[in-house]
Amino acid sequence: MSKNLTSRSQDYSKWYNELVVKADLAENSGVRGCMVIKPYGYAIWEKMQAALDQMFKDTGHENAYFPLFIPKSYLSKEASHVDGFAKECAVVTHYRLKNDPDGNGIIVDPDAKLEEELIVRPTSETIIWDTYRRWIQSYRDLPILINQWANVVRWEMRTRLFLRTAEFLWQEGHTAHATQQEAIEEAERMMDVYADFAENWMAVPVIRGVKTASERFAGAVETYCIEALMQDGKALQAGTSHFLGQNFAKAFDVKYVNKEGQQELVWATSWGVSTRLMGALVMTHSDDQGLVIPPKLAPIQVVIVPIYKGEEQLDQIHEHVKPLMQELKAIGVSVKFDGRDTLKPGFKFNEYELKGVPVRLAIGARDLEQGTYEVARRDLLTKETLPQEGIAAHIKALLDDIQHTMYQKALAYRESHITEVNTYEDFKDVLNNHGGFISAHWDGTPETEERIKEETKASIRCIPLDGPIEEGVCVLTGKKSARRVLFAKAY
RNA sequence: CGGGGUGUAGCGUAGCCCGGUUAUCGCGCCGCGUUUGGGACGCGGAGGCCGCAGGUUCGAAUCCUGCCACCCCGACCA
Repeated sequence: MSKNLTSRSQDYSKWYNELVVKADLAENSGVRGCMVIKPYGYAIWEKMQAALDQMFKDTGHENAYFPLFIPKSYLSKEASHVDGFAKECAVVTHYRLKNDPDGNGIIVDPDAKLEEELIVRPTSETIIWDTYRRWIQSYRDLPILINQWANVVRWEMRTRLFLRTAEFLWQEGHTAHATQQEAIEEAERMMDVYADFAENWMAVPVIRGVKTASERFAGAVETYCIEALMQDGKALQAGTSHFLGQNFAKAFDVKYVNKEGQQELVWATSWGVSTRLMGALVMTHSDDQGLVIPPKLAPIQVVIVPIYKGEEQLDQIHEHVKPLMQELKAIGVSVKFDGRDTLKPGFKFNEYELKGVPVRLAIGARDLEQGTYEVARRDLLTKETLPQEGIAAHIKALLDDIQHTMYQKALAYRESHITEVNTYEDFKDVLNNHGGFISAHWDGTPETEERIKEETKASIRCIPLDGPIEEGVCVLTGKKSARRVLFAKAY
């Protein structure tokens, strides 16, 4: 590795640390800037993957896999792409180790130096476009609509658990099109897919928009994004979709012959979301009791905690709940029976609250006698005693209600944290005392954007697509502005 | 890479300034028993190169030097 593996590691806010570590989601692995995703956390990621993968397939995409290592020369072909990633690449320079002749353990064999260094992919545009060149000859070969599930490495100076780790899991879509129009439509379509996923699966409301030139992806002509708001008032970019124009086609010489027999450059998009989404999930919904996982992504949707005296009673309860468990599974509800006999019920209640399990059923001698269950919901921390009759249908409806309620709560929070301001004084006041998004006029220049960022730490998160077009004057310079943009402090 | 801080059992810590019994306490862990409707209790037990390497000293967790690691703030960023 060209950079040594020892100089920096992640940090994360105390709040985040409490929730994630206590919640058994992940822990510092000791490998700097990387994370171990524990089974419960990974189960959530798998549910996210499954849902996204289906959405990609529904929009005509298929999966493929490209190499982890990228020859250094590939990365230098697209100038702005290089600028964007050169400073954060891990580089493989050798291919062999050997015993130290001085007896000090093992060393890199100096004779095993690679002719050309290999870059551990920070993203795969270059190696994929090098491949597409060979795959594309005719307009009949287009479009190519491919997605890859992979890990990537970005040697950030500073990492943050889930939000910015050195290695992270993600998906990256890379598409090639015959026309500009088609590529732009694709980029916008995928932004909409991400927004749909965030809102309907994660229960995280997002704002769709485009990035300013300075916040744009390295090598993109236009970057579309979805921006979410965390409970601490900071914004989080939750997903991006890029219209790449013909930049990569030019750099990698990817041309096709059109119906008229002429050579043309192809048009490109790329789009991705990562394990950062898990950070968004945690930071949007969690409370002081721990995680709150939306039912659609919860690995365990319902947990049954038996309350009993003696093994006999435990068996009795276990037998009693089996038909209900069957019934729940049959209607697509995942359910777990926690029969561990070394832990008290109170301990289990707290444990599942920490893990964010949406619904908890408690059943003891009292319930057996009365034919009831105690049903508790995680999002509101309420509980009620209900008859066993029709309980499965009730739970199904309850899960839907929890999903909906979580979204509405997050939406209400976000709506109360978008503030329109018209003066720079108000801008700074709202930013520091209220947080969230600030909707303000901007004169459209990178200089103004940069100065505001330097002075306030707030950046332009996006130029929202849904907002009204309204003329005004820039909060900083007083120059003319065509529309409001959204500023915020961001992760 | 700059500025600040911290390294003592699996985790969290006391002791360090002012060197001196067997290194403190809590959680967790193991055994036995009693418990079980919101994080149980009693008794017994295991677990430590006090970050690493030198130095000072009769004696170092404690003082000195160097190194390493980690954390916070900044530059970079999904």
